[in-house]
Amino acid sequence: MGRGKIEIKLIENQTNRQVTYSKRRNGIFKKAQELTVLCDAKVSLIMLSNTSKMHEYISPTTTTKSMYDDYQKTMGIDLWRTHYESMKDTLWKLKEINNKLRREIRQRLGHDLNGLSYDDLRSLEDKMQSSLDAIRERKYHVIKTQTETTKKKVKNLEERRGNMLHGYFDQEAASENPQYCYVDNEGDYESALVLANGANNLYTFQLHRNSDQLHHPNLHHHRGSSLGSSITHLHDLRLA
Amino acid sequence: MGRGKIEIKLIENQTNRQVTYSKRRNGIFKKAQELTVLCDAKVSLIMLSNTSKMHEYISPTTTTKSMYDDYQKTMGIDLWRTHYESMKDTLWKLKEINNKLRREIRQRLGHDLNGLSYDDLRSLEDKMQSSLDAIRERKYHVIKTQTETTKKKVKNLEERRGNMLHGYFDQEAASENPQYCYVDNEGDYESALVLANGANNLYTFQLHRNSDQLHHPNLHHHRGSSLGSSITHLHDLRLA
DNA sequence: ACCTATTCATAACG
DNA sequence: TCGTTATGAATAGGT
Repeated sequence: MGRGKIEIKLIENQTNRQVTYSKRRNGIFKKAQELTVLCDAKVSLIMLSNTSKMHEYISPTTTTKSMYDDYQKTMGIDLWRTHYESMKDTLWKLKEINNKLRREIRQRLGHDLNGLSYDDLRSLEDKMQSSLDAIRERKYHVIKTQTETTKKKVKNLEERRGNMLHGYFDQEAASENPQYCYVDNEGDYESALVLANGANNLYTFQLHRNSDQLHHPNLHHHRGSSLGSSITHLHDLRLA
Repeated sequence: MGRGKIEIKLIENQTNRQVTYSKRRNGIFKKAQELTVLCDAKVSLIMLSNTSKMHEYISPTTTTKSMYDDYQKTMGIDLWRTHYESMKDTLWKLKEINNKLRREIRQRLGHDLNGLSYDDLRSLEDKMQSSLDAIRERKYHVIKTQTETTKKKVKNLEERRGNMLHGYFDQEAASENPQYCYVDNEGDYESALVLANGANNLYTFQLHRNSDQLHHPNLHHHRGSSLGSSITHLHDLRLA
């Protein structure tokens, strides 16, 4: 209906789509209203445009909340409650895990050891020892890296200073303080020491992820799939 | 549209009304579906006939619950939602805490140390060392206690054995093997050994769990009151 | 359910 | 966004 037939598929042109949306929206609202009056029906109609503007029609004899309450009653199991329950469940589990983690940490801190057997303690001790080793190794790695960086920086500075002095002497012609040209890398002693000290380094890391969702059984909707012919596969749902 | 124009008012004839209801209902469903496709919109449509039959259409890209949630968000009201939101909030915070605890544990395990500075590592090392000391102390305490308990048990047994032997000798009158009376705490050798050995025992335990999951401005509300002419008096409602 | 005359919704254009 | 209009879609009433 219109100056030409159109295919029922997404209208690519943004403006056109917008226009069509608002026209057809009003069309549907009008029809909803007519149905309400003609047939003494109750209609709740909520529409959300692709620009996230929301519009609703609700029959004057009812309210949106009431309609959705009825809807839930009809559905028997209600979506909200289900969702709510599963949420509560998740929350409880999370709290449990949380407590376990806390306990573990406390034990690793050396507290709350009273409940542990000798074997538990031995095992904990070993784990702690190896963790401590890992931390020490990492520490040495860090300081080694830092040291090398510093060394390079110093070397670089020395070079530049050398060049500057060189240029200076060239310019000034004088024969002065030759030791400056040879000053050193005395600044490196410290680094060298540390370097000699810490040697081995290995370390590990690890990732984790997960996700859930939920599902509902006894619900019959019209999924917008029956395009060409009919949308007549409706499920009649009676109020309890 | 039809063989004759009809007034938009309640259809008195029951049958006729029923027929019109089902025809128009399907018409609206079809239009809702078309709108969904043409304009990439989301529609939630619930209809309740005067005979209490319920029908719904929901766009395939969403769910009734989600639409109603959005609706409520837009409306800004709803107690249920408040509860729900605060719950979601708590859940999220718990997850956060959980992750922090996990990270801490991992670091204490000697993993994921890459982000830590030298000072961090030093402090971590110290903490670990003192924790380790605490664990070792506790371990020694436990083994000492155990050893003493064992010792007492053994002593007790020896005593009873001694008594028995004594009784036996008394009864049998003979003068035999006095060394049996002094046999003593040989049963403690084992414990002492373990104590001396003290450091090689290994097993691990560990916990793991995880789980993850989940605005707009204006609502345009049609009340079915503007009968005769147009349904264009929309109310724009903005969120505070 | 089906049919079809008729009214209505709306696509394209201004 | 609004109005116009040719055209196809929806449907009232009858079978």
